[in-house]
Amino acid sequence: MAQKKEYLSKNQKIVLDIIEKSSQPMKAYSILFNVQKKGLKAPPQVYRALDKLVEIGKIHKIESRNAFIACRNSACTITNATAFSICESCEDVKEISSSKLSKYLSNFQDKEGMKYNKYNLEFFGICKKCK
Amino acid sequence: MAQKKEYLSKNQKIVLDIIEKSSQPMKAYSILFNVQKKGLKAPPQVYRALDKLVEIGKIHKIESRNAFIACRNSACTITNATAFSICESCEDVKEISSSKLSKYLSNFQDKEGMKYNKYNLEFFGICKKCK
DNA sequence: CTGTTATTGTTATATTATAACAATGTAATA
DNA sequence: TATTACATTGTTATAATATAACAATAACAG
Ligand SMILES: [Zn+2]
Ligand SMILES: [Zn+2]
Ligand SMILES: [Zn+2]
Ligand SMILES: [Zn+2]
Repeated sequence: MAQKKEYLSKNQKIVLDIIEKSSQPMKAYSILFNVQKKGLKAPPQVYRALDKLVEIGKIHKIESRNAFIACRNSACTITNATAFSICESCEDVKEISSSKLSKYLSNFQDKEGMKYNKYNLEFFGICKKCK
Repeated sequence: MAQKKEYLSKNQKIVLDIIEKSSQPMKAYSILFNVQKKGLKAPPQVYRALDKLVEIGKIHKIESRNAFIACRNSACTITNATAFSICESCEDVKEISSSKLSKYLSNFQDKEGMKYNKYNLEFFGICKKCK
């Protein structure tokens, strides 16, 4: 389920390429700046590509930071179950791939027995380097 | 730890009051519109109040929606451990108060044994009414 | 080729959030 | 009281994030 689509469009490839080259989340307008030499001139071109890439699970949005990071979680077959650790000091972000965690959360039911088809979890703390 | 402060300032009270009267998350500019009759005219006045109210745990930000909801989780002594269920159809949002869930997540350690002092979890699905 | 759909290019604008600085209020204390 | 320190407020302007709308082009199945 990680990949719902085999081929990416030109703009989607360009945007994904930039994001994959970065080890850290990138902001939309920083992506825009970086792809201008490739001919993408306006925000909608970037945002459309971002939307699609998020949809097919190639990238994830870090909601608390309004930034986008490439998915490197090869075990991340469930694109709609994401977890990240975020350092509040250096802003380093890592995708967490714990099958135990994802099982626990995917099976979570609220008081009324409702189950969810999607979740996003963001952990915050101070990373090793910053300690 | 839910309340770090006994008294709220005038603007903080006004903003909190509006949010508490709403059963659902409110957007900052909708709050602004609603408090203009009370004399708060400009965005910074609202955003400052929001920042403080989030900090002391009176409200939470729903990151995926850029909206703010009052904390009604009386058991929510840990303001920095938040979980919500969000209906993707009607946008209904509920704060989840499950001590089991919060214990599990507060104790979660990543591969390198790192623990976190804060998390935010957002579940997505279709609520009962919308089914 | 023809109709259909996805993608792209483009301009303008909407929405969310903060910088910067002056003015005022509040409270402890010299 | 006068003095200081600090939090809060008011205000203007602007930054940062994201989408609407529509025309043009490309991709592709029938
Ligand atoms: Zn992933
Ligand atoms: Zn760090
Ligand atoms: Zn709460
Ligand atoms: Zn619903």
